[in-house]
Amino acid sequence: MQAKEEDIMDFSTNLKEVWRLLNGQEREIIRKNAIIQHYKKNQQIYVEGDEPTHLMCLLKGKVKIYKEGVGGRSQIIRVIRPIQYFAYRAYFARENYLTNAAAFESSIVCLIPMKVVREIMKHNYNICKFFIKQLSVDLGIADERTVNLTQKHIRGRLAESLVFLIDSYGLENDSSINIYLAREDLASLSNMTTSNAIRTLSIFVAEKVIALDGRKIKVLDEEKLRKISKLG
Amino acid sequence: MQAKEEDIMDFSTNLKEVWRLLNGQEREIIRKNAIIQHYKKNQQIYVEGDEPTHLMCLLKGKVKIYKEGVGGRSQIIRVIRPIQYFAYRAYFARENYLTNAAAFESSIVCLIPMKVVREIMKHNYNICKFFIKQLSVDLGIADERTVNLTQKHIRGRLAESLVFLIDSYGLENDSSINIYLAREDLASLSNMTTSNAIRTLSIFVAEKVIALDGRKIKVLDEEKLRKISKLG
DNA sequence: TTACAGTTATGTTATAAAGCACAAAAGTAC
DNA sequence: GTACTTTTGTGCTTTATAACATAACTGTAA
Repeated sequence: MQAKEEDIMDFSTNLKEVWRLLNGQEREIIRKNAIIQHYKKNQQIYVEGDEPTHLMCLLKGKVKIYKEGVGGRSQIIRVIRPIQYFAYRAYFARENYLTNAAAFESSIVCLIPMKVVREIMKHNYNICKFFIKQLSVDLGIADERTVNLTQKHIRGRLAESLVFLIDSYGLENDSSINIYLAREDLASLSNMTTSNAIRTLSIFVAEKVIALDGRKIKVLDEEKLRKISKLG
Repeated sequence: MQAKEEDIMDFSTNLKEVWRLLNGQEREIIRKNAIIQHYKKNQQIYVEGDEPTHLMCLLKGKVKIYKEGVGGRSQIIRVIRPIQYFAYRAYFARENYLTNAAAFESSIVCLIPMKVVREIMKHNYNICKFFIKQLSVDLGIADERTVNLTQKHIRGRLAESLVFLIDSYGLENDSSINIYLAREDLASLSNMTTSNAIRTLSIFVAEKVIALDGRKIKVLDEEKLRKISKLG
């Protein structure tokens, strides 16, 4: 379906960062070509091997980018929050997708044809700069992550994932993390088995770093959590 | 020192990929501002925390990009071969360097002030496209690497590193890998201890996958090596 | 309600890889 | 040449974490 007017309005007001880099004509082109898609909880958005055709912007919800490793064990590479752009790396690298994307929860995504984006980039240096900055930041995070996931022990890796979730999705008023993940997802974010994620969470509870209520994780001692993440 | 004429000539003939994207005026600006630096074996090129000021292009030699992890254990993130550009990520991300760079062997690097590069990028879409492509490819490699280093076992990781070195630096006529690394570097490329790198190399010798002569690694069965890398 | 699938929790065992010790070999300085 | 440092190689021990087994809990559908 073509984008509804209110969705686009929402899009254009929230997406100031990119939107203000565009002139009237460019905005009009995007308005005409943008598509809004709804995804249900756990629904796939794209799959490894797919050909990338659209730039995606998460308007609402939460999305995971992940890879299937050897032996079916999956690894969450990064998470997307509103309003973030994603799904452009493969197109720019002239590759098919190397990752999968799926919705953690019911989500709304705005799709813009990559061809349209490319045409605008040709004449708009600021949009190029935007993607260069994003890619550069993401590459830095990926390098950091490689070292952390390989060199830190379980405690450090889980603590880091929790800090990462706090930084990505924030804390509610009661200081619980604003996302409800299955233990399995927490494990594949931290590069460990589900059992060990559960076990280590219990240890953190015993140490009064966090408190658990089902999938709700309440952060009791953020400083200590960050310390474990850094040193452990 | 300013770039010597023959270095620049060498630079301009070899670097066709980027050079042909520039017009006469742009080339002149780069010629005026480029600097040639020589680095000895094991010499640092930049250090984590440094402010990035120059785009670097490796003209001759071999360079490693690495990170110091927890407990001083270092991790090689990627390797650079002539003619490849590097050291631009941090500048584009508006960060200081998150990694270190050092010469594996005696190397020559061309440095171009980032401010100059940025000015050219403003009016030259093709140069933007070049960096976007590079960053996108590197980000894909980094994601792939994260999963491989965390999920594969020692044999698979070492085999992968050897394949990676073959693909990066090629094989000589006698099918030995065209780079001489200390076992320690091989280990930090494969995310394992030096002992385990040595041990696993011995096993590969026993299995007639490779033959060793000091630091020279002769590939006897490349197909099997790639198989171990993929499955192990 | 009951039945059932999926998730969470926890204890036990197995194993891959790190850590350590030490010897041999190679490279480097004097 | 000899002395000394660094790198390589190998065996043994320890440890972190995966794998496995099983139970409790949770949500959902009939």
